[in-house]
Amino acid sequence: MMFSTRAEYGVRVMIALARKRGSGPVPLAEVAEAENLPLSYLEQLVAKLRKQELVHATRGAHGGYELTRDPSTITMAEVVQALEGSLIPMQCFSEPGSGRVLCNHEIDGFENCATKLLWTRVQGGVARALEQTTLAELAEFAEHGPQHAQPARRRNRGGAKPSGRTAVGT
Amino acid sequence: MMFSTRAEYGVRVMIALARKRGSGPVPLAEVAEAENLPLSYLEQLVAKLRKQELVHATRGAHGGYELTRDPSTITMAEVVQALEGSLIPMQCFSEPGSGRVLCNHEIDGFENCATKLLWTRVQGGVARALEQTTLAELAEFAEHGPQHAQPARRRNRGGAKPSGRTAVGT
DNA sequence: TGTTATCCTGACTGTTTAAGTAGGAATTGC
DNA sequence: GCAATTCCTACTTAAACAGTCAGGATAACA
Repeated sequence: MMFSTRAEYGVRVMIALARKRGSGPVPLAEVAEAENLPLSYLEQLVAKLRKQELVHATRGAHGGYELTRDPSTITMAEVVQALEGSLIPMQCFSEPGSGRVLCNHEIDGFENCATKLLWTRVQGGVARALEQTTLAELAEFAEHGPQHAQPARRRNRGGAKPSGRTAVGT
Repeated sequence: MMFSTRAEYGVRVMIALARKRGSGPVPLAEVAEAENLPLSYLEQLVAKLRKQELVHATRGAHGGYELTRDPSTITMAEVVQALEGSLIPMQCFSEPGSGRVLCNHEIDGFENCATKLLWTRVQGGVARALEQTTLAELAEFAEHGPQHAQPARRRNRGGAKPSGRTAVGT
């Protein structure tokens, strides 16, 4: 598996906040009950979102969380990165000095690290998918289904995919 | 992190076998020493590759492993899937009956599961990157560097990326 | 036939991460 | 003051990861 439940749960919280936007702070307990997720765990996740200034907290009674920005300006890349940490497909991307071998090709410099080419492409694919998906789009999808949701911006001109349906197959 | 060392090490073994193609079976100990990886661990990984019929084993003295097919016909999607298992970005993609919550939206059917839309796109991005990268390409890259390596097939016509360099940035 | 090189398998282990739980302190509205 | 809420830290349990180890099966070769 590639992402943990942190990403799953955290994204759900963000979607819930996006859908309740404009009605003041939303208590986390409300989201937890609606989504059937453990409150204490969500608290830890929301802390990460707050540190990245994706949500704003109001303490005390009638407090709760609100989005800091418009959902259409929040990409899933920001959200998932806040929740999961850096979005690297392999450890050697971030920790060149770690004890494990992984990227010994870089040390001796004798040959080109072919696996790094591979992981770079994978990372690019993930990053593209996350950046092109906005919170607004997911919130819209959750409310009205596939018919209204549209990706942020598609770069593929040309006649690809004439179907108006957004793909959600297995 | 998204992939374990299984994928890293296993891909390296495959690249090593691709580069030694045509010279008979390559003993795993040779690969282990060249790449500075633990032999016993590699043995477990190669077993996965063998079960997917990506490599063929010859037992006994002068035995070893060989690729079963031409490297240009082997995509990284096959290799990584053999090593890591299914390439799903989130557990609920495969285990709907697991105890964890994850995809409760599917159960009640009341609203559309927006996160599934997100993970489907992510999975698509990963799958595309892995499918478009062949073993031959990585082996070529490892030997001669970026100048000769070319992706299997690029679908983007138009003037994107005029640089002849294959991107391997951090 | 015995030895050696290699594949093959399963069990075992130490470390890290995931997925929460638990308890309480701080803040605010009434 | 009291209830509702965020906030913070430590703790726990289970699983996965990254190996290690011991031994068995098979084949080449002298």
